Amino acid sequence: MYNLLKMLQVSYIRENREEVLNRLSVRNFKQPELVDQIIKLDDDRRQTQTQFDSVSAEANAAAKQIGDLMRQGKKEEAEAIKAKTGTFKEQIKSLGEKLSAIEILLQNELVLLPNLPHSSVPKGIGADDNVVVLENGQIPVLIQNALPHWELAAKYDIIDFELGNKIAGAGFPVYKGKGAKLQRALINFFLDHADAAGYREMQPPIVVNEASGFGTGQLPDKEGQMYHITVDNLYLIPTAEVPVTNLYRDVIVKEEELPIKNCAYTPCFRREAGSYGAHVRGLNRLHQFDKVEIVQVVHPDHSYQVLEQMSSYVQSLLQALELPYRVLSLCGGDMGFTSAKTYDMEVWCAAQARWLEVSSVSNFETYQSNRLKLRFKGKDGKAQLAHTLNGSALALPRIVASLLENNQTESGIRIPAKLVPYTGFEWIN
RNA sequence: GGAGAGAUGCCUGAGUGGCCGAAAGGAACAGUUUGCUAAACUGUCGUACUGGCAACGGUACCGAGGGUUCGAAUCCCUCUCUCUCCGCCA
Repeated sequence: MYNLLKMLQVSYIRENREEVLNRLSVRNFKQPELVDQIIKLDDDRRQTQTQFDSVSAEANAAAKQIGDLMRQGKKEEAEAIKAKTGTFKEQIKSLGEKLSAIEILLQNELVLLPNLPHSSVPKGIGADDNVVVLENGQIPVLIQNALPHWELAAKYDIIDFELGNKIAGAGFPVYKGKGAKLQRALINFFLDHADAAGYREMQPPIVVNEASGFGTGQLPDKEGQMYHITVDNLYLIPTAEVPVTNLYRDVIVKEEELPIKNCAYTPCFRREAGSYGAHVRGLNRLHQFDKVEIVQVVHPDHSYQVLEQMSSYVQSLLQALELPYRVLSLCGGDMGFTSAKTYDMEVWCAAQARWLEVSSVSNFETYQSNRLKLRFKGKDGKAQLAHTLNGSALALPRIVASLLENNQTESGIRIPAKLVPYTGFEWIN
């Protein structure tokens, strides 16, 4: 009953009503009336809590008195007080029930509030309103009769979508030969770079329990997006963000331990219910894919600086792979529910002639840490919520798609120089 | 899968109905003192909600939820999780 899981902190909403409304409008949030409903419910909650507390205090005092009298052998006096305690019990029960009911209502409304966008986030409703922050790299000129990656994959027999269909289903490709080696090479390439950038490698479980799904915000909002193992009530992770961030659930770290920088390679599983068609062909969207994720837990004063660092870091990977990319600052309406600010990195897929998202780097400020109860304690001894950030660094399939398409030549597909030490071959042919 | 044990504060760990928000030890922090990589002593040392300008109070929390009782960490029920042994197995 007291384990209220808040999304935004109610106290913050109370004290900054106008600002909350303004910032939600940047997201084009459709239910601003929720804010006032929440404040109203919180008023009720406080009032009820106060009543509950004072009746409990009386009851506690009476119980204590009875105990004292009994010990002194004054049985009659004790019985007299005892007779009066019945009403406390009833009141405590009904006030307690009322309090729980209000808290559930409050909770239900609170989970509907998304994070507040940072002041630098552009206003907007969808992908068209995202702002291109920068573009980098050469758009390649392709050979005649250039092929999209799914045809290249078949031509060189390195990724087999049909076989995956047979043994699992659509969206579960089988990587073969140099295709499989390329996967392994990219994973190691990304992990080594993350390590060099100070991220500590973790190897977490790829299934998580309900509490973890809730901690990072996948539950209850995105329940249908995750594969659910119902017999054991576990979820296949949609990203390493879930297990790695949940490492710090219910944790109070010391201020000097910040920043915490972790990275992890995991397969990721997404049901992607309802998506089909040309845009999700080949590697463009899969049910299972590989990704290296970077996660940071930082002091609130530094989180935006860290966001920029993480963005630069991800870009450095794309540069090393010689891939043309652009960075988008997502508009309010296109940002994830839990994010305060997000950069998307997109690579150019030359044969498809389109940009594909390969990374999303976000600052969640206290939104996740509030759910996780992830706090840090400074010299003053006060615990306060830390900021969390994460980003893909990187997701493999679209990197592979882009590498195949952009680097195709008459004589095969060229592997970028910095990746060759990892693949052990320079060409796929 | 079968059998058993357990879940207490940062950690170890005591506590079987009131004097327990909780002993003790350790860790950590602050101070004193001696002092060359350290020790000794003293103090502080859970979280959340809530009242108050504050000082300082109130309430809740001993895995979760319910019950018994004037009163529950302690008794009862349900659930979850962990550990040990056996079985199976990478």
